[in-house]
Amino acid sequence: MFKKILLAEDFQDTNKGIVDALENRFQIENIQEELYCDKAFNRFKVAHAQGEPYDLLITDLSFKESHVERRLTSGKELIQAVRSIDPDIKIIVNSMIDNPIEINPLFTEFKINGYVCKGRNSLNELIMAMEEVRQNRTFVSPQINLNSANNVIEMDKYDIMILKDLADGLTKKEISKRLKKNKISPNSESTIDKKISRLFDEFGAKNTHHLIAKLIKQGRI
Amino acid sequence: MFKKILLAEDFQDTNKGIVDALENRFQIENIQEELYCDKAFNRFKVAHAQGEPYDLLITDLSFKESHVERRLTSGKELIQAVRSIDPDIKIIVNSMIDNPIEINPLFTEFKINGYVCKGRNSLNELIMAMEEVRQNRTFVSPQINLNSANNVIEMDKYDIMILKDLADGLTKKEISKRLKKNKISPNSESTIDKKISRLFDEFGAKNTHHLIAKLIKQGRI
DNA sequence: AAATCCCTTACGGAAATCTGTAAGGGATTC
DNA sequence: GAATCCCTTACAGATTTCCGTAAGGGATTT
Repeated sequence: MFKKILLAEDFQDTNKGIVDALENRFQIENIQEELYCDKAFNRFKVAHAQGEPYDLLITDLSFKESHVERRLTSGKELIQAVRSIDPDIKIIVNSMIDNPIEINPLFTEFKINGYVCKGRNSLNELIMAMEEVRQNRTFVSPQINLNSANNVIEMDKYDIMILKDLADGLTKKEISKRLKKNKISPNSESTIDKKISRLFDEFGAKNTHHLIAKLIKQGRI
Repeated sequence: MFKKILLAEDFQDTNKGIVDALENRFQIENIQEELYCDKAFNRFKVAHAQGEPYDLLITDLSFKESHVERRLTSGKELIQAVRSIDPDIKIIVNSMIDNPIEINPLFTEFKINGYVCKGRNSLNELIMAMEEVRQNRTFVSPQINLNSANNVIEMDKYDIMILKDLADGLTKKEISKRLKKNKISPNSESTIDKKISRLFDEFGAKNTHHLIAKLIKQGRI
């Protein structure tokens, strides 16, 4: 089993629960817990530089803000930073997010090895994940259906930019002006109109209020 | 210290962290953990009926859905059910919510005794909360400023109902019709117009898109 | 080269939003 | 009782949204 584990999780109770479980279950020699991404990354760097690298990172995705100034503010950033230094370290994400759209890129872009969704069985799942990952397999909590991410309507950055502007209270005329000023094309009011209308159909929205409300609730804009 | 504690928390890792901490810190004789509100409530009822009631309930607010059919689906409902049977049991809420607007009513309406906000120090805070509550005082995590809830713009149920309708894509005309059908007054298109316009000013919103976006992001609708 | 497809843009009309004015009614104040 | 305040409602005009039609241009297909 893994010998040297780094745990990044900002909730004290969750953190303790995981540490206790792993120590009881696996008799891990060396498990280091951190409440901040930055501190976790520092530990990782030092260990790597000293030739005694961690062989597993377990990390949450969202970390609370705090009075401490932070450079890395999310698990995603931590993973990216860690991966840029060590392409081989195994990474398991332990988070409450259950949206395949957000989880999928973690595997494809950041090459994580396992995803455990916090819930009523997540400690057991974390242990399963560790066993799978140890044998160079991936693990995803069974309640997550990554395939459903394929059914999802695609929106490109342009669409999202316009929707954010709308949510910020700009009219289509104002958005058109802004795009022209910033030399972003296409930028006619008519095209913006069409883009939004297409999204109405795709998301089953009755009007702009409805569309914006849906997308914000889904965490897409 | 408390002798008989009931813990309702659906995340396995958090649950375990709390149980371990309390057992180490206080040598509680009897701490019962549950992952579901319904199961927690059943335990509570049985204990109460047998004349051996719990003297502290620690509960989360949000519980994940599951395949198991659930009657109580949130910590709020659990608290309400418990309070209706036992007005004396001490209740400490342990949740990640940090919005005073949502926390305040728990004290005023449901007479909870303590509120711990999940975070980097929340196990320690939970222990402090237990000591305070034990002495019939209340406890709130220091980072929560309940006073700031007073500065907040008030919206009554009527306002929120209309805003939710708008977010669901209804036009003002449709909302007016619906109110008339349900014999809710006032219900003229004009009054609805005025209500929304007032909220534009209060929330600094440029138009309805903007207002809805702001309020959903704030978790108010 | 012609046909086709897709994207951008313009335009127009119906509906909805936004804003201001004004009238009526109930409650409170003087 | 008169004056005042606040809430509800009606109405009207300017702006914006929504949706359909249509023209032009670039890329691909036939």
